[in-house]
Amino acid sequence: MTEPKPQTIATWIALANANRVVLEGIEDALKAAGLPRLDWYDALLEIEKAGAAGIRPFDLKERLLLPQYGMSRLLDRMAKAGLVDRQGVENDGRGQIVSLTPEGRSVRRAMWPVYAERLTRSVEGSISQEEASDLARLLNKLAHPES
Amino acid sequence: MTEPKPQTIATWIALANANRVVLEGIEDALKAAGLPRLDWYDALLEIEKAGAAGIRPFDLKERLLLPQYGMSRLLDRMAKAGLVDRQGVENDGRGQIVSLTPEGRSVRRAMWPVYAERLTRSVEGSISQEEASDLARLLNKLAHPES
DNA sequence: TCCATATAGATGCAAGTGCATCTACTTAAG
DNA sequence: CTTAAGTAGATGCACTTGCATCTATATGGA
Repeated sequence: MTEPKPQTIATWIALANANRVVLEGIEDALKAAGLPRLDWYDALLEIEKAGAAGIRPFDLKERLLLPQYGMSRLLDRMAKAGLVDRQGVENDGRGQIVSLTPEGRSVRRAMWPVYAERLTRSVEGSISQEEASDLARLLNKLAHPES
Repeated sequence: MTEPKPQTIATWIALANANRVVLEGIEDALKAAGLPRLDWYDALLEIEKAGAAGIRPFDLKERLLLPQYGMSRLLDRMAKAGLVDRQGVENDGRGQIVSLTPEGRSVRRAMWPVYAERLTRSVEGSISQEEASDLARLLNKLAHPES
C-alpha cells in the first residue's frame, strides 16, 4: 500500500487550486470581454505560427494535446466562426491543411492583451521572478517524470 | 499594456502542464480500475466527513467549488448510482440533507488506494519532500493573492 | 396579514466531450 | 494489379456542462 505523505497530498491540492484560480481568472476575463475561450487562443496561436504554409490537424492535435475527435470538432467550430481555413492537401487525399483567416489573426490578437493582463496579474502579483523561476522548475519536474 | 515577463508565461505553461499530467494520471488509473472519476471522490469524501448528520447541498457546493446546477446534477447521478441519500430537512422545506449510503462509503474506500498510488507515484517519484514543500508554498501564494 | 425579496434546489435547452466506429485514402506485400 | 493493413479525419450517441430560468419555501417589513 503506497500511502502518500501528507505533504504530497497538500502539494497536489495546492497544484489543483493554483491551476484553477489562474485558469478561471483568465477564462472569466476573456468571457467578460466577449472573446473566445483559452483553448481557442492556443489553437489560433499554433496555427498562426505555422504561417501561410498551414498545418495538418494530426500535427496540431499533438501540439495541443487534444484527442483526434476533439481537434476535429474544435476546427469545425473555428471554421464556422470564420477564423480558420481548411483546404485539401496536394499529396494526401485524406488530409487537409489548416490556416488562419485574417479574422482568425485578428481575434487572436484581440485576445492577447486580455489574456496577458490577467496572467501577469495572477503570477507577477503573487510571486517574485525568482519564485516564479523556482516554481517553474519544480512544476517541470512533476510534468516530466524522466527520473 | 501589461506584457508578461517570459518567466511568467513559462511558469503558467508549466503549471498547466503539471496539473494536466498529474490529473490525467489519476483519472486514467481510476478509469482503468472501473471506478468513478475524481470529482465523485471529492464529493464522496466531503459527504463522508459530514457523517450521519449529513450535509446540505448549498454547503457542499462551497466546499467543492461547484456551481449550484453542477452540484444538483452531481448529486442526481450519485443518487442514481445508489451512493448518496437525499432526505428532506426539518426546518427548511426548500432544502435537503445529503449523506452517504454504505455503498457510497465502500466506493470511496475502493477509490482511495488507486488514487493514492498514482498520486504518490506522480509526486514522490518526481520531487523530494523538501521540494514538494517549497512547491506547495509557492502554489499557495498563487492561489491566494492576498498581497 | 400581505407582499416583496431572498434562498434552496431543479431543469429545459444549447453546446461541449468521450467513446466507438465509420469512411476515405494511402501504403506495403504478395 | 489486388488486397490487407495503416492513417487522416468525421460522426452517431450518450453523457456532461453552462446558462438562464423556474418552482417552492422562507423571511422581513408595511
